[in-house]
Amino acid sequence: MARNPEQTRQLIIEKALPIFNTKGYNAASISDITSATGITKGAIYGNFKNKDEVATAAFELGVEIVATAIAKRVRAQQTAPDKLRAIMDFYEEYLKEPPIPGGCPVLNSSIEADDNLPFLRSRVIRSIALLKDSVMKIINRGILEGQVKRDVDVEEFTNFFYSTIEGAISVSRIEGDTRSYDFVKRFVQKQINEISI
Amino acid sequence: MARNPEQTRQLIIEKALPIFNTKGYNAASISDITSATGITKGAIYGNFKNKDEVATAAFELGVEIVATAIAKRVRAQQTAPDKLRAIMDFYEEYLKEPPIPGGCPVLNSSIEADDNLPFLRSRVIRSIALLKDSVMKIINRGILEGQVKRDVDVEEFTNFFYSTIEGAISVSRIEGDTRSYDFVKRFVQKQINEISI
DNA sequence: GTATTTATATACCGATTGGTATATTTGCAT
DNA sequence: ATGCAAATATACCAATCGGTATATAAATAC
Repeated sequence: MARNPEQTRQLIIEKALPIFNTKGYNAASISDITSATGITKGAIYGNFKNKDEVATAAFELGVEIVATAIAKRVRAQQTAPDKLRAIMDFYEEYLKEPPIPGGCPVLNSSIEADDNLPFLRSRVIRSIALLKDSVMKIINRGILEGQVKRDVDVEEFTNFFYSTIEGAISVSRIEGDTRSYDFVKRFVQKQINEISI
Repeated sequence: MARNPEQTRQLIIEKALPIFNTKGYNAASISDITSATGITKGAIYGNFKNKDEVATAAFELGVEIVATAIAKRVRAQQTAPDKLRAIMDFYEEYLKEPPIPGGCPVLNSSIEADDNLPFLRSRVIRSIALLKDSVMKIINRGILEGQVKRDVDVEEFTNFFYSTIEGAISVSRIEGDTRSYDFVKRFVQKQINEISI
């Protein structure tokens, strides 16, 4: 087998991510990962202290994938309203063609970690703060650049924006249908128009 | 021990509900339930075919608790806008003093069931449909009674309303702080005002 | 080329899992 | 009171869990 530890570590994380994201931390087993990677338990525990560390690394990769994909879309747009719309579009495509099987890793981990997985909880909190912060920066800059109304409550709108999207994703995913997301998207679009100049 | 099978069955369900709701289906074990109830494995498997059936019954109880508590609040209000506000208030108190430990059973089960627990998935879908339907009925009646604007897209608003609340709950719960929910609540209140006459 | 270190594979551990087979107890009908 | 059926308790099962100790194989240093 490959003798590059950095490479095996990466392989483990990449294969573990969809497993944790679909099955959840508890249901995902180390042997699931050995099966998916073709790598043995010895190699996993040679590169990670325990299951928690594998899950942590996988979660961080998941967040990175989501965050960079969003950042790319956002950068491609010029104005704040368009940037917000791009985020909505991103999650719509996320539903239709998931880059990571199993839904949004932030939301999934959020539900599973809140009461049970303290080692994950803090990271989930940080990731949410990061995502919210990027939304707030978009709106604030939009205000400065005269694309967004000055009297908008930025934190309020951001929390609405983020919570609504996450909620809509969870509903659409369980329903197995993007219909609910589409409704919500239309509503959010209107709200974006409402705060735009 | 008690010889009333209906009573033991009820005891099992009641004690199983908070366990499943906090730990999740996979992490919750039968022995967790025997510990919580003081009832043995034999009694559990005498009253339920398997773990799935216990989880199903617990979920249905959870939905019933939430749905009847909401219905009570809604009935206490006269107009559609007030009924919607009552639902928002209900979930706020739900966060502060959870009637069921572990968060909203519908949301929790939604995340865990979507990819892994087909026996639960259909029930989650039905429960969401039920909750959405009650919101739609409120709005539609509000239109008929002249409390809500006629041009409101009822299905769109309902999906927004439900998704936003569920999203806000998950965010506030992981953050361990009602701050985010409060922001979202304020926003939703404004939207309720917006569609009110 | 050989010794040494590092990385991976294998074999094993106790604990726990969901579930079952059997023993025991309880309540009820007679 | 007693026999019977129903309900609960106990004892056990194979499978799997996360994790570790050890064996093997590969790369590096000399």
